[in-house]
Amino acid sequence: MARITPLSGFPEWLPDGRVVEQHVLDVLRRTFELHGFAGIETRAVEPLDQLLRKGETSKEVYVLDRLQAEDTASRSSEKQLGLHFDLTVPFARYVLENAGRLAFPFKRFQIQKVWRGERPQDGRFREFAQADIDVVGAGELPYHYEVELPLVMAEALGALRDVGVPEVRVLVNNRKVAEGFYRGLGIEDVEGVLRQIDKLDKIGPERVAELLVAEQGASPQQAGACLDLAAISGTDVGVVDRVRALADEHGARTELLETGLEELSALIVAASTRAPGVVVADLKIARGLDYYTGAVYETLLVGHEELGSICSGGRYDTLASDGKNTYPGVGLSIGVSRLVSRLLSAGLLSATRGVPTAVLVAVSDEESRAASDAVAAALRARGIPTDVAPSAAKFGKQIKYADRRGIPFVWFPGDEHQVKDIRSGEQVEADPAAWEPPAADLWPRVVPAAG
RNA sequence: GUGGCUAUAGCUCAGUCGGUAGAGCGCCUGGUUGUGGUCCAGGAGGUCGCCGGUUCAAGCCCGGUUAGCCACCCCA
Repeated sequence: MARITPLSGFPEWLPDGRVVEQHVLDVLRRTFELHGFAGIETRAVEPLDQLLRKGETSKEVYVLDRLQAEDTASRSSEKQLGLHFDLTVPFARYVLENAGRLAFPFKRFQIQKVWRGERPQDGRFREFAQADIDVVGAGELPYHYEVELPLVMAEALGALRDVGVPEVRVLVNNRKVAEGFYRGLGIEDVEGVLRQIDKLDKIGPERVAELLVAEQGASPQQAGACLDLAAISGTDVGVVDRVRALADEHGARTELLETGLEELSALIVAASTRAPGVVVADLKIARGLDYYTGAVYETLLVGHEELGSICSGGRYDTLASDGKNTYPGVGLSIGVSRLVSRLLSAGLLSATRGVPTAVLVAVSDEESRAASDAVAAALRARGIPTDVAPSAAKFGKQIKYADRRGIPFVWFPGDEHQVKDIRSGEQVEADPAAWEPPAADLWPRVVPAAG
């Protein structure tokens, strides 16, 4: 008998963990729909060349192969399939494929598993669920969507506060600000500088400055200016003035910088009235992905910053393009598995029980099992999730069966039916056609951790 | 892909100088002849990740391997 070992990076929850995850998914979906996003699902696979097109060298893609495939030579063909590693690439393909039947601007949400062949770690998986929202336009996309989308995400995550999910901070920046500033300084390798700046929180400003000089060929003065820019953050438009002052100091004012600052300022102003304190301008937010062209977003769980971003995204001028038409978009993606795994491992919340069952009907003896089944049917007919005891064991055993599963009520059939709340021990007479449990006990609920 | 650490009961772990395996929790039975949880008594459960080597003797030492965790990389 082979020893069963867990496969790292492919998370599976126990039933009560799944109750938590399902609640998170329900709340996200409801919020997205409240804001008019249409739900879609795309296939799990895309042609490999499509998957590798956008991502650069090291995208770890799982390829799909038939066990009975005749030869392995076909592997090099473009028909080779891979599992999608995000929901943006499949969505871009979907938009092109259905452009004639979609109405633009098109708002969609998409909640699905994605796969990445990475080394797993705490909060990092090889199979995980993402919840994406994107808005895509045909030819053009108004800037106000770059303001709206992070606020929808903030609202969605905020709607989970009452079950114990911590506050979030949506950190925002604008690619045009960084690029405009760097170019104003005379830096050519904008991508490379962004990649180093992204490491600030991990290795600190001194090491980043060294790297900028050593790897990107920046002068110490340029590196210092980049770090000064990255140090700017705040929740009001004052940050914009500080960036302008810094740019003046280094003679780095450019048109691109100015455009970016205007966009960033519009986002900060709108956010400060619609979600005060949640959205923070942070000029060190870089994002590794090279296809972002405007706003970029990262979201941290307050008190769990080391977990990394639980919701990221940005604006891309060419989400999709068929040669003739270009479709710009803006979107964000919540790492549902990362979020849920931390909620569970940190014990921030819990499910009231792992089974749906609210009532266990006891069985006196196998001859009268039909009577117990009848009680269960009567309760179910009124929408009460009910189970019948697996055997006519001693009542103590049957109560224990319920207790182990968190089932709050045990029903004792007879000439005079009785139902017992096994938490309080209270037992009362009850009518199968009329009794119902308190609303709070009808279905499993997610509740904040006690204390 | 690179590096560090780890692997013993269902779970969390202990195991001294190399001398044939332990605890707590959980589980089962009984005390309680049809009402759980507490308490008491008893019980089941192990190819010490796997392969090889050293040795009279290996959970312990050595080599390899697999898996897990962490860091880098990258990212949700």
